[in-house]
Amino acid sequence: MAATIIDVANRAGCSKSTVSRFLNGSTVIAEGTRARIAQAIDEMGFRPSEIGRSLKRRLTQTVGVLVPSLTNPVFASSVAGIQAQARSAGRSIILATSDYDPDIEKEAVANLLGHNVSGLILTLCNGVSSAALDLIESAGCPFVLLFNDAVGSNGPAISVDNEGSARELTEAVISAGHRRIAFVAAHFASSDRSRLRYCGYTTALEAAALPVLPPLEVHFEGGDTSAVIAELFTQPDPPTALLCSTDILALTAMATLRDLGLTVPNDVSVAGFDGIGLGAMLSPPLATVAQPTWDMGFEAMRLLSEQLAGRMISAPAYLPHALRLGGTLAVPKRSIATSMNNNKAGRKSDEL
Amino acid sequence: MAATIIDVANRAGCSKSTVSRFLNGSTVIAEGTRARIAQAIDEMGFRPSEIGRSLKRRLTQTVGVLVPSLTNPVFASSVAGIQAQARSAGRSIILATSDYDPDIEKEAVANLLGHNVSGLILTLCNGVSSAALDLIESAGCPFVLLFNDAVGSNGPAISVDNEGSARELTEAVISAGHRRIAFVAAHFASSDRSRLRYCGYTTALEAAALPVLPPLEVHFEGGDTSAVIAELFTQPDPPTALLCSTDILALTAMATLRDLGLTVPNDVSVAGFDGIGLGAMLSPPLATVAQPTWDMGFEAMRLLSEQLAGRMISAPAYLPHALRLGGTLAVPKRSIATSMNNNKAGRKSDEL
DNA sequence: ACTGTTTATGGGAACGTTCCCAATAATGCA
DNA sequence: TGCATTATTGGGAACGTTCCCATAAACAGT
Repeated sequence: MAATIIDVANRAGCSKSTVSRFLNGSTVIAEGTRARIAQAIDEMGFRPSEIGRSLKRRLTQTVGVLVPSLTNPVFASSVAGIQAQARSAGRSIILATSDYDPDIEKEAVANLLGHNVSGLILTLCNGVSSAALDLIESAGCPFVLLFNDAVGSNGPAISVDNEGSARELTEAVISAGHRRIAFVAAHFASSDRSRLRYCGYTTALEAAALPVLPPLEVHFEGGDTSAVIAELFTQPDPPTALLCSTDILALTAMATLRDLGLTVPNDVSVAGFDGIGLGAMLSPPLATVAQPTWDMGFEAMRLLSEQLAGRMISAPAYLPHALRLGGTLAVPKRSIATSMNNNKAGRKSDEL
Repeated sequence: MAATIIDVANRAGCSKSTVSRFLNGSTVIAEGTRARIAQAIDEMGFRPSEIGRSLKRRLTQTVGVLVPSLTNPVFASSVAGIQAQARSAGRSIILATSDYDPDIEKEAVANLLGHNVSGLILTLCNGVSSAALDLIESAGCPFVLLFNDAVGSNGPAISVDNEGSARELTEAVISAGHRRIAFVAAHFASSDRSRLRYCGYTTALEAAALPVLPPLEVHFEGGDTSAVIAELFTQPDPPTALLCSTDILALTAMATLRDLGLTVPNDVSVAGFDGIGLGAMLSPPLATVAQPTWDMGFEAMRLLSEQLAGRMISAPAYLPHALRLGGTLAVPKRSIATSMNNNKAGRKSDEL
């Protein structure tokens, strides 16, 4: 049975109020009393109950964190960033995962709210409209969206410019000489990032007057990716470049292509999104749009702290992304053969 | 301001006791009352405070989880498993990370205990003796160790047989024909797994009367790995095989070897530990000892639930590991040239 | 010595819930 | 009808803390 503040008070020969003051350093305490309390705490291994404390104070030192999955290193890394900042702010985090499922997401949020978290950091399936978000807003709980590119909303959010960066990446692929570019995407319903990235892709292609292919939507961690890709590349006139809405998807795609006897980037170029650490270790390294995932988590937590301190922030903030070209993204063979004026752009991309 | 149970009682025209009974389903409630309460709860969006509840009950529905890092997919995956089982048991998890630092570890555990967690799941730097463990035991808080191969202790633990599997892996490397085998390890002080795996390595080598090289200890997520490996392979008579105490380390090693102009597995074989998902996607796939990380987390949480339900479990449990050979592990060139009787073993390994 | 002010401490209500104990109303049975 | 039993419900203490208010002691200034 853990010691309570009253046990400490009895042992130190003072009242619980004085011990409480000692713990919170609110007022001056006589040197003798102070020493006795310190000794009593030490001897009994007393540690104030966070429960009793937060019941009275009506606010906890915990924040709720909801991400779709921890198996995706993007989210794992962002949670690590959140955790780091939370610790330095003396807060703890309650972790929940949604498995990319809006229903689980809602239930998880309800659960977090029941824990009286002082705030929430969330990566939602859809950052613009979701039952979970309604719940949070009706509870009046401060929150920060993470990765959700909530352009329309007025809530605080930390993200990268998903649409813009996808456009840039697609432009790079185009200027490398590719003309038939496919897009594999996680189901739009479970990831607004996926949808926005596809939008960037279409924008770039339309601007270049190139054919826009419909998105190949796959389940995030399901096994349907390989089948979809295999079908795509056994059709006549397959694409020369494959964009994937996440790095994980890109790696799966590359494994499938290998099984089909195609080499990357010789036969087909591949690029992903996220910039997970292992992508850079591959040979050739995975072309991607790198986002500062750890920093994003860290910054989200900092933003939430600001909010909790009363400083209201309401504009979504974009952190800088970085294109990592080269590696799995190269000049297409057919393009070189058929079109002279792509050479320059192609070589340039090759060097990046 | 969130509604309390009293607000609900007032609105439903009954006492808080009745509402409490409604919430916990402890006794029968008159149909009319039941309906009014349900309606009031619904209208006010009431959600019972986990804080008030756990203060009174003197037990929380939260468990503390401590892992060294989330950036390592091994731990991220195990936390995902913990999370899955926790949700189905109606529990929440408070997450903390130690960064492989025993001091942070202790502080984090103290913090978790302050949250009155009903139990703890921990991956400690050292599962046999640690200040954090002392803290937990003196608090009498139920716990399950995860990944810590706490053979000596009598507490419940979920692990794989680190030493045995390392021995098996080393034996496989030996029978592939390797004679000079080096071992890169995460610092023993921050990972008992690392030490045990090295022990398995030495056992296998000694049994085969081969030279045991001292461990090359590196910082886990530090940048010193490349330098250490580069030095090793620029010395005369470098090893033909490199065992790494984790897959992450192995991937870093392979990138370094590539930079040195060495190819894997042609010039040097590499094997890791853990069996992270991305290792299998590489070409060639990373040879490794795969552990069921997700299942281990799931099982650890299940074990903790058992314990909380009063069924005492005290023996550490090993989950099965699996050797994934082939890929980055092949027959050494020199060995084939110099020794006939290795051919058979070598070819066998090549096929795996 | 008397008042006013500071310094150090104690007492008790409150936070939102559970749960024991009582109290009332309703029912069953002789 | 009377009494025992059951079905519902209400009241209040308790969980461990904080924090407002009160109190006592010490001290300074006249």
